[in-house]
Amino acid sequence: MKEPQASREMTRAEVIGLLRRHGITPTQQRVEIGRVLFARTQHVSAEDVLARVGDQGSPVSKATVYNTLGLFADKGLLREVVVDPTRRFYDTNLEPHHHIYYTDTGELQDIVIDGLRLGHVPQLPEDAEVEGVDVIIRARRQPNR
Amino acid sequence: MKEPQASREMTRAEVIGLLRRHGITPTQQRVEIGRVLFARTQHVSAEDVLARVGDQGSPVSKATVYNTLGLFADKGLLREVVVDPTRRFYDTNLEPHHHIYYTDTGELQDIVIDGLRLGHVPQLPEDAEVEGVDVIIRARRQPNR
DNA sequence: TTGGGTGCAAACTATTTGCATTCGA
DNA sequence: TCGAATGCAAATAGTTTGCACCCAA
Repeated sequence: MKEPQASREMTRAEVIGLLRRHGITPTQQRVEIGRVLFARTQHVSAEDVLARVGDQGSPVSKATVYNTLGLFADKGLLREVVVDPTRRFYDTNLEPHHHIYYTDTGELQDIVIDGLRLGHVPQLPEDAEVEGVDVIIRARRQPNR
Repeated sequence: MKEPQASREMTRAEVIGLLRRHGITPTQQRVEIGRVLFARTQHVSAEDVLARVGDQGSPVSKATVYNTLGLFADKGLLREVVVDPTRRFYDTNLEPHHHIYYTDTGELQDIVIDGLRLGHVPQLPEDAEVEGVDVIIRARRQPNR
């Protein structure tokens, strides 16, 4: 289930294969969005994607960008990161990892925390199923405010 | 700096004292909102607060609820919890703790994780200042979907 | 009294939805 | 061909803002 996190732009054919393997019909717009997304490991908002697909290649509507990001996240091609109540971020890095969020700059960084250990979690009901654990370190670059 | 987390409704006078100690001018509406909030440990959205101050006591406008929640959070009377991209939650529990978020029910629960240890975090720049660490366990009550 | 606080409505932002059109298989 | 996907605009939800009035100190 591990997908290549290419550091170069993927070809259209590669994106199409990637989408197919995840049960997603590869349409023009989705492939276009996929090329922008999977060119490298990154964190994007819908706004980012919208701006970049407008630049290079054919334009994609706002609604389609939103729908596509949601679809990709559902199908496991993206991980949604909830750090900012005002907008959604999506992470193309699917490896287990956590995040540093710089509250002053809005910058989001991946980190791997070696020593993270979740000890006993007694309050979890037996029938509950854990979907994931998010760890977010909130920091600021400038001291004070 | 530790404040009493009363399990009973605070009197108006107690709320006024609490606000004053945090440098907040105690106005009628703020005291009203404070009584709703600090009656017990809880997680609330602006909508929750709006509904409850409408029920008991004098009505408070939507704008004032939003402004007041933001102010209380700034002044350290509430902790903002970012778990849901669609709305902000505020936690009256100021003790260090983490959260379980049930994605299917929208329920938010406090937990204390004994064994949580953040190991080496090499990627943090030296000049960066950590504001806090959020740990959110995403779970669902119903198996599967 | 007087500057901060409030109420109301309007503005705003991010996201979602409805529906006619277009496109992939 | 035919149902799924798209584009557009309008709708929605949560939150913020502008401004005249009001009240806590």
